[in-house]
Amino acid sequence: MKNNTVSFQKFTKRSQNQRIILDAAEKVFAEAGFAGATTQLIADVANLPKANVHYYFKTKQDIYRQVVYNIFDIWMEAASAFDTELGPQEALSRYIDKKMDLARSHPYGSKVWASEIIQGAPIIQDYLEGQLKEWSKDRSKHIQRWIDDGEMDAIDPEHLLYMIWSTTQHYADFAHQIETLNSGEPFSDTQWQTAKLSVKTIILKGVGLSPT
Amino acid sequence: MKNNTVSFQKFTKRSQNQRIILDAAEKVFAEAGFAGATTQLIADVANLPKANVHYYFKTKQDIYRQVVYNIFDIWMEAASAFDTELGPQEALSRYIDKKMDLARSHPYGSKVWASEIIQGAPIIQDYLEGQLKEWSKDRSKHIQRWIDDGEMDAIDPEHLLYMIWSTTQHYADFAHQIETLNSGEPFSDTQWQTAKLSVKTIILKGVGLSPT
DNA sequence: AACATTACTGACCAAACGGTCAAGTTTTTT
DNA sequence: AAAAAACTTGACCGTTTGGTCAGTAATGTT
Repeated sequence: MKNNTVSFQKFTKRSQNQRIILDAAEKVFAEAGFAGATTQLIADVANLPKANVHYYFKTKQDIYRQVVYNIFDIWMEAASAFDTELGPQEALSRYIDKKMDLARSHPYGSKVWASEIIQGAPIIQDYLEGQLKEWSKDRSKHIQRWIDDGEMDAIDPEHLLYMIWSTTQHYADFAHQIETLNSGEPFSDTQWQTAKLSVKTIILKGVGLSPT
Repeated sequence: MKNNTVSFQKFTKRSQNQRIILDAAEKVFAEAGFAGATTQLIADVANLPKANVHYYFKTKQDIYRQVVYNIFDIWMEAASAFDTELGPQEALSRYIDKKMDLARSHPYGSKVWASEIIQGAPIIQDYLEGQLKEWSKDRSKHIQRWIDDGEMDAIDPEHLLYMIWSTTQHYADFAHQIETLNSGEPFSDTQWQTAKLSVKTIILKGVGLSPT
């Protein structure tokens, strides 16, 4: 039962196969939606028989839940880049950077999240009401303090957050549309840099801060 | 065959029922995605027997296609609010206003569109490559001219457009998330006004224009 | 009134779906 | 080396799905 070759449990057969399945599922859920994602297709992408997928995950919903939880956790970790002690300019700048990086590195997760919210968050409503609400209320308070201290323009903090979320995630969720308008080509490194800079410039200047 | 009571063909039984079905379908597609939307559910929402739905639309895909086309047409009509002859400040301001209004009045359509793009635009790829590309290239050129004339900051025009699209549509697509953060309540009239103003203020000031 | 067209619908069907299971293989523990 | 635990999988099943169709009702035309 125990693994003799390595000392950590991270690389058990179980966790390895679960990761393979979750990675495959993330892609399939993103490209087909929850209902359109068949367990057979997830199995095919994972290169496993369907019955094997069900050996590790009882139901399709269980897989889905795990996929959504994962992307949310990644986002919440990135949210710590919004370090309010750095002051508005650095805090916002770093947060936007981080979110843009995630839009590029985790496009599937972002899409699954978007679809989940669009459909009314049937699975992760508790996360929205808990962690997300707490985090955003806290950051809003800090932004309001900056405003009160005259460090930035008087902008409704929540709308500023929405703008950062929508703009950055747009580059993941609407990547196909952007690609089509970009002659069918995905963004190059320099195009991603331009995107990051454009977003940061407009938002920072837009709230009365000087872009880096 | 011909209708004797009214002179226009707009209000034939056929077109009336098609509209009822399309309205129901828009809602169902938005809330369940293409695969999750069953023809039975569309029929239930439309208050018609399923077979009757199939009398007016041959396949589910036909209904879906029509729904997506409709929202795209509405958006393209709104895009004419981006009247480049008005100058950057008025043109952008009016366009953002219009898009925010549509986010409020057509939330289902926006969601269907978002899901379609997320899943790679299998149905409306031709629209993206045709009308949308043409429109955005044209407006980008005008924005670039404003920049060259020193009327606004040097911002990559396409990223400015993406920012407007993402921010405004976010209020439709992520309405559930926003509602959850707003104590479970949908936006009031004044909250919508604040949203509009915040978006316009940040974007206009962000590109070096003076908000209205 | 006779006819033609359009509108409507319950009953039905083949295909695809999520999920199960028994029978096997491999790996770990003793 | 034997027993136990974990892993693998083809075959199977009840349910749901998009779509059809034959028969009927309503409406418009002559």
